[in-house]
This record gives sequence, C-alpha cells and structure tokens, in this order.
Amino acid sequence: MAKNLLIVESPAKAKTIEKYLGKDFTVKSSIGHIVDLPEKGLGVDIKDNFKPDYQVSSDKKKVVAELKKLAKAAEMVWLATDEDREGEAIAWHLYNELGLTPKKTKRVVYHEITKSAIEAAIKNPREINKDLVDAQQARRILDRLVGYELSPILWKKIKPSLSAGRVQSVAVRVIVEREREITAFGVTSFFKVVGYFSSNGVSFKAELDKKFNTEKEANEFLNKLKGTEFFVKNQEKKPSKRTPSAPFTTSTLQQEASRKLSFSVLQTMRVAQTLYERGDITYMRTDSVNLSQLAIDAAKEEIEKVYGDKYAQTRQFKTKSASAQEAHEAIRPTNFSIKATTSEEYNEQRLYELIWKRAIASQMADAEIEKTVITIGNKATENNFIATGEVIKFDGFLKVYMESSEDEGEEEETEGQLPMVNTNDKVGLSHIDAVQRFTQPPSRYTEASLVKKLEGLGIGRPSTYAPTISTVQKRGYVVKETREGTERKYNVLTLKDNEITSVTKTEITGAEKSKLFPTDVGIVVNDFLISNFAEILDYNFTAHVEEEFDIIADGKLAWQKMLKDFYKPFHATVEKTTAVKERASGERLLGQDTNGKNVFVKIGRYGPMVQIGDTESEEKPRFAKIRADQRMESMTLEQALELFRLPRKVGVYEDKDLDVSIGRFGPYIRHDGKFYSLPKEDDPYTVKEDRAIIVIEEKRKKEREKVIQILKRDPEPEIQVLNGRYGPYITTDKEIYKIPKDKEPAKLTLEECLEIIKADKASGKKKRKFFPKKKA
DNA sequence: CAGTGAGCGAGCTTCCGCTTGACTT
Repeated sequence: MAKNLLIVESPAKAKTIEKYLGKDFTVKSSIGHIVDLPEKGLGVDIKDNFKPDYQVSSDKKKVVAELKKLAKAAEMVWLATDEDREGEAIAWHLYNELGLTPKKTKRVVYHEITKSAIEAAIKNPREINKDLVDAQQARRILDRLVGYELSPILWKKIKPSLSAGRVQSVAVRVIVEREREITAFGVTSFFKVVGYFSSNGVSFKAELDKKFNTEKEANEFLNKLKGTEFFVKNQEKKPSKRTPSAPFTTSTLQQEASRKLSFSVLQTMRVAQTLYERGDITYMRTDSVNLSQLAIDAAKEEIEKVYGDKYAQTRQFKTKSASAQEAHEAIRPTNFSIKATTSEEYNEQRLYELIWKRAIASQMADAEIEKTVITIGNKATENNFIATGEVIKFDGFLKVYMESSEDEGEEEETEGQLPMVNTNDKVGLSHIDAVQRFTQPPSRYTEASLVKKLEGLGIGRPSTYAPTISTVQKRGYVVKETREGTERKYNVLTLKDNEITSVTKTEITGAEKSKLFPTDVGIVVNDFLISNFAEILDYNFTAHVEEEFDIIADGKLAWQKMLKDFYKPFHATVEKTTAVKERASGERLLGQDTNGKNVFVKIGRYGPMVQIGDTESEEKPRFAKIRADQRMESMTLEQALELFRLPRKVGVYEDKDLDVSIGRFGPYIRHDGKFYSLPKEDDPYTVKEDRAIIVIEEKRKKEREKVIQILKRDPEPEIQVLNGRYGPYITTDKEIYKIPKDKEPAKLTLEECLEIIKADKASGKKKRKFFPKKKA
C-alpha cells in the first residue's frame, strides 16, 4: 500500500500523473463531482439560511466508498482537483465525504499535466480555499433556485416538462431574437459594378467605388462609359502581416470542427474525448489558450526540424474571455512530433490533424503579405474602379493552417493576380457588369456559432456547451434544420463593345444547412420569461452574478448574503407570476369560420394547435394539432380550417369505417381499432378508400411474415422467432436475442433457442429494454 | 405508440457543472 493517495478529477489524468509520481503514490480519480443537491425537490432550506442538502450522487457511491477505503490506509491524502471554483468544491466534498483531517490532507494545484508541474505542485501544497468553495456553493444554489422555481411556472402556464435556467433560457433568447431580426429585415437590392480589364497581358477585375440603387442609374452610368478610355490613376503597395490564432479552447475547437469538418458540437467532444483517453491530446474541456513552456519548446523543435528555423516564432497567448478560469492548458497534441494519430477512425484522424495544425501554427512565424491596390480612372466619371491584390511574400504559419472564415454567407472574393502597371498607363477593357445584389439579413446560428455567442456573453462553461445545445433542442425550444432556399431573379447589365445588354438570371437564396431555428414553443416560453423575469433573461445577468461570485471568492461577501439579496425579489416575482390565472398560450385570433365562431391558434398542453369556438362558451371548442411544417406566426385562417378536415372517413372495409387522421407519429388510417401509418407519398387530405385498403393489406402481410415460428413452453412464456427491422431474432419475456449467423431461423428448435439465450445471458452484456424508460 | 387541448386533481416533469459510462433486434 502506497503511503500517499492523490486524487484528481479525470481517470485519464490519474493514469498520466501516476507515471510521473512513482511508487510512493497511488493516483485515483473522483470522476467529477461526487456530491450534489438531490434531483427531486429544491434541496435548499431557504428558512435555514439556504442550507444545501448535499448527497453523494447515486453513480458515485462506489467511487466514494473506494476512495474512502484508500484514504484510510494512506498516510497522506493529496487533493489535486482542478484549480477553479468547481475543482475547489470537489476537493472540499472529498475532504468531507472521506472523513479527512487537516493533518493528513494537502491541497495541490497545477495548470498543466507535465512532470515538472506536478512535482512543483507537490512541493507547494496549500489548504482548501473555503472562500472559493463558497463561491461555488453560491453558483450551485443560485442555479438550482432559478431552475427549480421557474420551470414549474412553465408547466402550469404553458405546458408540462418544460424547463428554464440561467444558461438555457438565454441560449433560447439568442435564437429567438435572431429569427425576429431576420423576419423584420427588409431586403433591398442595389447594383454592384465590376469592370474586367487587362494590362500587359494580365486580365484582372476591379470594383467600382459606388453602388447604384436602381437599374436605371446603373444603366445611365454604363452609358457614360461607352467609347471612353481607362487608365491607371494610382497604384499603392502596402506591406502587411497576418498572425496565427491561439491554440484551441473548447469553444474554438467546436467552431473550427464545425466549419472545417462539419461536426456537431457533441460529435466534436466525443471524438476529442477519445483522443484524450488515447493520450493523443491534452484535456479537451478548457477555456485557456496557454501552452506549457514544455509544449512551446517541443513545438519549436518540431517546426525547426520540419520547416526550418525561420518558420518558428514562439508566443504565449492571452485569453480575451473575462469568464475564463484557466485551470488547464489549451488543447494541443501531447507529442508534437506525432503528426497523425494511430487511431484507425477517420474522424479521430481528422480532428487530431486539426488540433496538431492549429497548435503548431500558433508557434510559427507571422505571414508577410504585400497588398496592392490599383485605382482605375476614366475621364467620363469621378468614380474609380478599385482592384486589390495580395501577394504572400513569406507564408509563415499559413504553410500549415488557415482559419476558416466566420461568415459562410459571404460571397467568395477570389482575388486574382494583378499586373505590373505604372500610373497613367492605359488599360484595356473587356467588359463591365452591373449586377443586381441584395442586402443580407443576419445569418442564423449554427450550434458552434451559438457556443461562440454564449462564450462571449460569459454564459456556460466548456463542459456545458454541448449539453446546453442538446437541452434546448430536447425541450423543443429550438430545432436544427436544413432548409432549401427559394429562387430569386436578378438582373445583370453588361457593357461590352460599346453596347449595353440586359439579362435576367436566377439564383438560390435563403438555403440553410444545419441551422438553429426557434419553435413556436420556444418563442412563447421566451416571451413569457422575458416579460416576467427580465432580470434572469438579461444578457448581463450571468456577468453580474459572476462578479458577485468573485467577491465571495475574495472573502469579502458571505454566500448566504448574496443569495438572500437575489432570492427575495426573485421569489416575490415567482409568487406574483404564479398567482396570475391565465395561461401564456401565445393565442392569436385568426378570424371566424362560416358559423361565425372564433378561430384561434395557440399552444396547448400538447403543443401548437388551432381552436374553433371560445373556451368560455357553452359548447366545447374543437381542436386540431398544427402540422409539423406549419408555424403559429404565419398561420392563416384558411390553413387553420383546413386542419379540421381531419379525421375524415374515407370509406368502409370489412364492414368497418376507414378513418384517416394525423397523430403524434404522422398520418394514419384507423380501421377496426387498429392503426396503420400512411406512407409519406400519400396525402391524408385526399387519400381514397381503395388506397387505404392497399395500405392495410400491406401491413397485414408484413405482420404475417413477421412471425417465423413460435415455440411454446409451459409454464414459462413462449419463445418467438421473428423478422425484425434488422433481420430475424429471438424474443421471449420482453428480452431480445441475436441469432448466430450459422443457424437458420426457420429451423431453430426449442433446445437451440434456449442454448442461444443461455449463451447470451452468460456473455454478461446488459440487455436494453425494447423501449427503455428513463434511467433510474 | 396514434381519438388529447377548458376545468376538476393526483402525480409526473426541472437547474448548472464536474466526469465517464455502456452498446443498440
């Protein structure tokens, strides 16, 4: 038994550190937080000065028991959790749960996993910083109060199972507001003029320094240029340089992996986790752009070896984010001399390469660039045509890495080569285009650009960006969608050989790929929260409470005092809002039907719907769910009435009615108490009796083919051999068993089936239920 | 797993931040 027990948060980290420390140390991990507030109930006693009811998390009981045993046997316990608010709290929880004493406990911290850093940390132990722990308690309890007091209001006022929180509600707000900006955006068109010139055998283009509002003005301008001459009015050369970006943080990794590899933020984190566990990269949840000196030296050595001395230029980057806690290094390869991971998995290879390039480039020389601007004049006009060109004099870091542009919507301005010219040189004209362009609304967020936005607001942490994005989608506030654009016509005027011609072309506009759109529910919840809880939804709310957490961490404010000051007015608003009777349904009156009854669109307990007739009237109103491709905001009276054409009776089959409707899982036919899904190509509003019968018969045929054989047992439940979506399988007692490839499903005997079941059970794999309920 | 939607009411839902796990006819 080792004399020393050192505890870190991550198991992969524990393995690495154990190698550095030698046999006197056992290194174990807590696997994150070990205690938390209970999932059910508030878990905070408001009356007893916000006393939290901490409990060992159910999935950490085993970890805590093992650590406790090891701690008891050790002479000294070293708490080496991260040096940030959460890490300090984990150390404190460990201290409490493991029953440690000041005499046999030491708190150590480091910001990088290198041998020297760990050894230095061991030489400089300190005590647990209770002020920092208190700041974490304030953070934790504030989030609980906000989340668990706001969410139930939404259940009551809007619909069950919704949620609200300091982070997720602002994320939804960002998406809703962007959508409104796009809707409100007035697209206007203008004419952009581009001349195609040549000089000394080099063709180049130059853009006019003026845009025209109308086609008429553009036409007049081109007319003026008929038969005139162009000359070089001015030429300028300016040296400039480009500096590499900092190595990746979690947020920038997610953004670049999204742009360059089309990864979702979740996918990026999963792949990065694998690389981390393989030991290929450093920790992937970080807000720091720092590299250890060891890493910088290693990068320099690699750059000099591969690209030559003049390509190396080491630098230390500084974080721009005020909320950064910098407990780790930036994300980098653990070994710079390894250019590719040994993993066979394609996505792991691609992400590793991206991380390697970005980290290496960050320690490479600036790129030296010469910018050239040629101004082309014409005596017939005061306006000039401007040609810009760039020549890379020294590529520097660009040899390895080029950051992707942020505005994917922008047109690619490929700058060609410019000719060598002198002032007053005449230049030849090929033609001039005046092209109709349109102003662009702001672009919708991708998952990754939303992360960037949240990070900029100081909201969320590297470990929560991906979960937050998935929460707002799971709650149905936001959907990630790819939408096809629409065609748009635009005009092009061309001046060539002293003649002006006009053509109309078409382009696709408004196409979106994997972008975030707010749903009706998201919009209604957002508007409700903003009108009632403006403070929480304020973009500066997190920044403001973070300032207070910092004061607590400095020991200048008691965490209970901070919570009290926040909670009193907050809870009063909660009470006041709860007392209001009306639901917040986003109700909108669309008009009246032929009987003069009011027709509404609103959100009900099961989502957006249309309603005919008033709720207060004697007669029960009629309801219909709106279709997936419809939006409350753009719903018309005609569309609403159309929805009431369902359910429709389309005929009779085997003396029973055939009814067609749309349910939770799409359009279906109901016949004799059974449901038959209507295939995509059939329209529930027009489908006829004969077609409905075909659909029913097809399903019956499949049902018949589903059963390969049934083997009766008594008293145990029978064994069924069935044809499933993925081929034949055996099932009994709600469990599913795979059939070995060498067996023929139709000829399986009862004995063989039992053998397969026995073998499967013995393999020790845990079975998943057919429709798994939520985890316990 | 598919007819819901007001209201009555039981009992359910929910936060953010730290970590990895287990595995699919």
